[in-house]
Amino acid sequence: MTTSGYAVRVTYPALAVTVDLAVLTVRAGTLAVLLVERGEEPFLGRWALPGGFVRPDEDLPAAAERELAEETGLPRGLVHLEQLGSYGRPDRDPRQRVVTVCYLALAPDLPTPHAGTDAADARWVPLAQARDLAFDHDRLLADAVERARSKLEYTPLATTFCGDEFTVAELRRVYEAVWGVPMDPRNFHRKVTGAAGFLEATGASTSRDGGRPASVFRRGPATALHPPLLR
Amino acid sequence: MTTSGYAVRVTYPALAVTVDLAVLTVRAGTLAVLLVERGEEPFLGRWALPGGFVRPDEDLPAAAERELAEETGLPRGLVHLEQLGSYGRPDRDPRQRVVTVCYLALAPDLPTPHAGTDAADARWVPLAQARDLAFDHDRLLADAVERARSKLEYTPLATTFCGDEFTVAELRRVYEAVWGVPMDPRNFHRKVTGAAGFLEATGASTSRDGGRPASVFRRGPATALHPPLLR
DNA sequence: CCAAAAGTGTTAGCCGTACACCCATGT
DNA sequence: ACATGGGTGTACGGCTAACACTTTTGG
Repeated sequence: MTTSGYAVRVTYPALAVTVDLAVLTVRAGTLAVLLVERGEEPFLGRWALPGGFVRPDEDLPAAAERELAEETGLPRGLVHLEQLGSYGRPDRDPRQRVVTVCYLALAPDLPTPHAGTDAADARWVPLAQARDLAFDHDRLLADAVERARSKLEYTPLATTFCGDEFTVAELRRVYEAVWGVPMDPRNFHRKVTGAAGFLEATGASTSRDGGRPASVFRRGPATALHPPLLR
Repeated sequence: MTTSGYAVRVTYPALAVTVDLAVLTVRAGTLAVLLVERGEEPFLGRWALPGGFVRPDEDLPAAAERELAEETGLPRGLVHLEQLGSYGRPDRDPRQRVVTVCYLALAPDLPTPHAGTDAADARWVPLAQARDLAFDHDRLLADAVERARSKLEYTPLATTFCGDEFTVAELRRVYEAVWGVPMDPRNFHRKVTGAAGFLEATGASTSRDGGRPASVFRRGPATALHPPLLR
C-alpha cells in the first residue's frame, strides 16, 4: 500500500477529527460570532465556524489555538478558550466521517480579523444574522451561545469580552448584550465591586463614557463568582 | 490496496475515536464508579472506565449507549447519559493516537453488572478506591465527579441515582453522599417538595426506612431547579 | 447652569437557616 | 410507652431589588 499523503493501514475504525471554534465577542451592543466564508467544497461560499483537522501529534487544545491563530489572526493571550463538546453525526460532513471537537472562545471587540488560509473571507457577524451555516454549525453555535450565557452567571468571564482595562459600565453593557436584559447600574456596581477577586482597581479613571469619570478596573484573580450574578 | 478489516486510504489525518463511560451510582452512602478490569494490552489487568471504539456509521451518543449495554449490561431507560468532554493527548494511548469522547452516566444502585466482551471483570468501586486507572482515566473520572456534583445543584438529576420511586429521605442521602455534607432533613424536605416540577407524589407511602411512613415520589417533569439547591 | 453618568445610602420584602414542635408508625 | 424518622411552624439574619440622593465631569 502507498505511504503518500496520510494513507494509513489500521485495525481500528479510523475517523477524521477536526476542531471548530465558536469565537464570540460583543460589538455594538450585541453578541457577534466570527465566521469564515468557505473557500472550498463542500459548502463552498457558505459561512461557517473556523476550524480544521487535528494533526497526528497535536493535543486538542493546541489544535484549537493553532486554528484560532491561523484562521483568524486573533492574539492568543486575550482570548478565553474552553472545550464546548464533540459532534459526530455520521452524516454531518458529506465527504466522509468527521468528528469535530468544538471550542468556545470569548474575545474582546478586536479589529476585523483577516481571512486565513482556507477561508475566502472572515468577519464578525451579529448573532441574529448568523443563520444557515455550513455543516451542523448552527447547532454548534447555539450550544456555544447558551454556554456563554450561563457561564457569565457564575464566572468572571464577562471581563474577557472587555479589553484589558474597562469600567463597570462597560462590563455591565456586556451582561446586557449577552443576556438581552437591562440591569440596574447602581446595584450592578455594588455587586461586581463587592464580589471578592472579580475586579482589581487600576487607580486610573476615565470619562470616555461621558458624565462623571469612572474608575478603571482590570480583571481580578477569581475564577468563580460568589455569589453568582443572576440573569 | 486491501479492503479487509478497517483498512482505509485517506487524504486527511485519520485517528481512532473511542467513547469512554464514567458511570456513577450511590452505594452504601458513597459515590461509586463502574470499572472494568482490562482483559488485554495495554494496561492488562488494570482497572479502567468501560469504553470502546466508535463504529464508522454510529453517532457518538449511540456509541455510548451501545458500550453501556455491551460492557455493563445496565438497563437503558433508567440511566442518565450526557457528554462530558473529549480527551486527545497524543500520548494517552501507547499504541496509537486515540481521541476519546467521555460520557457521564448516572445510574441507580443496580445489582453488580456482568463483565462484557472485552473486560475480565466489572464492578462498582467506591470513589476513594478508584485510583491508578488505565490511560488518563483518573482525570476523566475526576472531571466526571466534579460535573455530577455541580449538576445536582441546579438540575433534578439526583433522582436518577434513586430508583423509579423514592422517598425524600432517600433523595437526601444521595445529596449527602455526592457532596459529602449533612443536610437538614426538615429544610431539605421543604425545598425539594417546593421546587416546581421536581417531584411527583405517587400517593403511596412506605415505612421501609423505619419510623413514620414517608410519602413515595417519582421524578417530575422539570429539567432545571428554581431555585437551585446549594451545596 | 444643565445634562449625563458614577457611585452611595436606605428600606422593604424575600429567602435560607436553625430549631421547636407535632405526627405516624414498628417494637 | 418509647424510639425513630416524617413533616410543619416560626423567627431571625442576610441578601436583593427598587429607588432617592449626592458626586464629578463636559458643554
